[in-house]
Amino acid sequence: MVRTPCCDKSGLRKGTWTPEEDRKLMAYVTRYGCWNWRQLPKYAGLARCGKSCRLRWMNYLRPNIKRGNYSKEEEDTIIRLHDSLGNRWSAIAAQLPGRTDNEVKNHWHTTLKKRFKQKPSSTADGGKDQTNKRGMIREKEETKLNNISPNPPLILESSLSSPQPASSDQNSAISTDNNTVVSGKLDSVSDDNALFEAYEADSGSFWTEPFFPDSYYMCSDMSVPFEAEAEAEFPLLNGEITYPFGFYDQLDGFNL
DNA sequence: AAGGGTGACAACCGCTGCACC
DNA sequence: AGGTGCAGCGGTTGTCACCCT
Repeated sequence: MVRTPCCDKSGLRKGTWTPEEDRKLMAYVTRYGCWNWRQLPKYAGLARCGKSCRLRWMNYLRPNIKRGNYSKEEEDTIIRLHDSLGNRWSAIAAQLPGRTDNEVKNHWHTTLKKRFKQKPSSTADGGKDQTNKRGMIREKEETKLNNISPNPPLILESSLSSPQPASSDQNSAISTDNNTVVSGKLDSVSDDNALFEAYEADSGSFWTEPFFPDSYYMCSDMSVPFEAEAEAEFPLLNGEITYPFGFYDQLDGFNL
């Protein structure tokens, strides 16, 4: 299977993200959703590969990420789940609201593993024999089940203007995400302000409120059907995105 | 104060499964 | 059925701050 390289070796930035890059990414994803990670950096005006953008968003910029010290309960949960699931970090992280797989993995390697070694378990490599090499099939099934939320999170303007009729799970996810993007038409500055106010209101304290399910911002399901529409819908400029006056100022309040 | 060691975290890399054609 | 493009995953590496000598 031939794959296109994830990063164009020429001209794409690597390494630590700058606050400006964070602002651009956050502004774009907040406004348009993540309709296609590969294409996103181009439209967001970022000299990064899509993979890098996705990782940055998922692990750092996404709302409701819980940062800082792990509670005893969280550590116990990690240890217990690792014992049963093995290195399936995404599955473990799914049980820890606000924690990302990367964060859980790092915490395990830097802290918990040592503790774990001191009291080894017969299933220390646990779970690896319960699934295939990557455990992905089972994980997908679990994810699909977990993503069926009885209370779909509110998103951006779509939640402000015209609530969509509820539909069954998959379609619901798509229509919700579509609304996120469709509603991203450049309307007015006041709408943008409203967007952010509503955004903050909906998600409570941006960085500290409990975590919504991963489907919250996972718009990948709609990438294929929606890409063409997105292209048509938004005159997304020649590799550069601009935002209404004051939009970045709205972001400056965030502790990036 | 300097610099070496270490830990914690951010980010990259390569692989995989899935969807689509 | 097989090729392709994509998102997502886990392993690994890079970077930086802090601590100790």
